[in-house]
Amino acid sequence: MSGRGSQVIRTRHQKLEELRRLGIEPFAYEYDVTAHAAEARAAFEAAEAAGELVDGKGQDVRLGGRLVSFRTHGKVTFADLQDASGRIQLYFRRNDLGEKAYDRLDLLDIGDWIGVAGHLFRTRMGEVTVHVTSYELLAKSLRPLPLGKEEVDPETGERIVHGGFADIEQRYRQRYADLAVNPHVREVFIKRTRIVRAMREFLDARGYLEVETPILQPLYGGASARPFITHHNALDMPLYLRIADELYLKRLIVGGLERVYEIGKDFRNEGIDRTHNPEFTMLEFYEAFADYRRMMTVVEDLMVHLVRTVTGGPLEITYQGITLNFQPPYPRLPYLDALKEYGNIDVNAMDDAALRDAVKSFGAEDVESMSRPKLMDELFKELVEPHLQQPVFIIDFPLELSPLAKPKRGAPDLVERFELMVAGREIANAFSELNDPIDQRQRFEAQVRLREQGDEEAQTLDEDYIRALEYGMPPTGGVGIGVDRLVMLLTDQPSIRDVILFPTMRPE
RNA sequence: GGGCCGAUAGCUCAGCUGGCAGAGCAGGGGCCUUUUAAGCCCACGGUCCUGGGUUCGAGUCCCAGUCGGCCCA
Repeated sequence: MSGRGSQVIRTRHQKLEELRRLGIEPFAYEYDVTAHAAEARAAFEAAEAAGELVDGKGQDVRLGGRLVSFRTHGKVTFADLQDASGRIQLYFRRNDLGEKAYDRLDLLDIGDWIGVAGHLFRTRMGEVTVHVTSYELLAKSLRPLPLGKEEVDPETGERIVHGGFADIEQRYRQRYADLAVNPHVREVFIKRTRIVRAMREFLDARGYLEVETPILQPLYGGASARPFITHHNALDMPLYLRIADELYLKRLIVGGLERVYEIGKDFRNEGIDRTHNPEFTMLEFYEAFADYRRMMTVVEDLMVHLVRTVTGGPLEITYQGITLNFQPPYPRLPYLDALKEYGNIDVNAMDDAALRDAVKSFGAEDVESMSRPKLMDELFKELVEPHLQQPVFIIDFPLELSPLAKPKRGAPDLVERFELMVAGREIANAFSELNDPIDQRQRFEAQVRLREQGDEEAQTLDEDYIRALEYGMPPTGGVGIGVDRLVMLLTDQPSIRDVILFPTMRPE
């Protein structure tokens, strides 16, 4: 709270002054920690099981962490300390600490960082606890954390949190507090890091080179989206934040790097909802001499590796109550067949007007100006995607929707492209990359015409990229994977904001 | 962009047809040397999201706005 400040905050400031008056520095410089809470507990239990304890007294430890609860009983006090590994109970006794140090516990608050030294023991109630013989304040907390009280259900053994930090808006705005008080939130982000690390392991092991390409680009491309625009002062020119890495990574294939990948932020200037954040993380990888069919098997192998990373072995996960099985091979379902099967849309039997009527029937906007492929895309999103729960490759998309993909062998209106769909969402998007510079120029020109007709998401003509293709790009398979959405899937989170540490928000 | 819902103590929430703004937890003062949502007693704590309006009287009703959530586009 601003202004006069709350009673709680005022009290903490008073304690801070009192500490300074006593010559105690409330913001320490270091503490020599010998273990984490979880290690200390495990070590005690091992010693106990081996019968090594004398008078029930365990190892000496020095722990650092945050005070998360406090129970005073006159001349004895219990507290809980939380560090990165979890929580452990602390036991302070006046006789052991001395009167002065014991009384100064009054100057501590929940949320303070402290260091404690003492030995481990097990209480009458059976809890492994640190019998504290000395403690130090490491950092005073001047603002109360929204910590709830925890209870363990005696029947199920589950932790029940009373009160706590539930306001969704404040949890996103103050992620530091969310992380500090909600262990399951910490778990999600730890898993996210493991998943991204597993992606690197997988690609590194297959000889892919991790690279970094420009985020600030003079032209943006590689996807259909509106960009963020910024300005370079010294060059006095506009620059765009990238919407995709694609065109730069393929330039590296031209350069002979053969297998490259990048994991990085892309930026798209569009709405925010459960599956869209303006900045998001994308994995793209490209492999020379491969076509989209080969890339499907790479994606299957990658998914197996990632699912196993999360589950520890099994290939089934639950997403929002639905069990998903990632055992390959995943079905290959042609785009037009999917439209027919799930949407009852037989594209070959319907003229543009019939398609347009079908799109209108579910109330889309700007239907009159849509091209035939755009209409098909609308129908696909509306009628087909919700049915695609179990992993499936949708293959062979209409050419106009895919200006960077190679025409399908034997079907020139289609391209060799697949999307891996899971839980009704696109997880991966991939092509046999278009490496014919003459065809690529024509595709760009078609995009420019669409742009001139008002399609703000149509791509721009990138002359330098054409020049690169003119030098010669080998046949190449490329894949893009939205990392945030994949992490949502693998951590069973309903919103992209639950897997981004600091999601984009309007200012308070 | 549209619809619905929400915003009240530091936190989690209640507050009916308009009538003195509440509870639990946290925080403060007591008692308590193995407790664990510790317990018992006492006192304290409010820009009811913001701005208008209706009314004798608004947390409550009306209008506009801010921020957020869900659904739709």
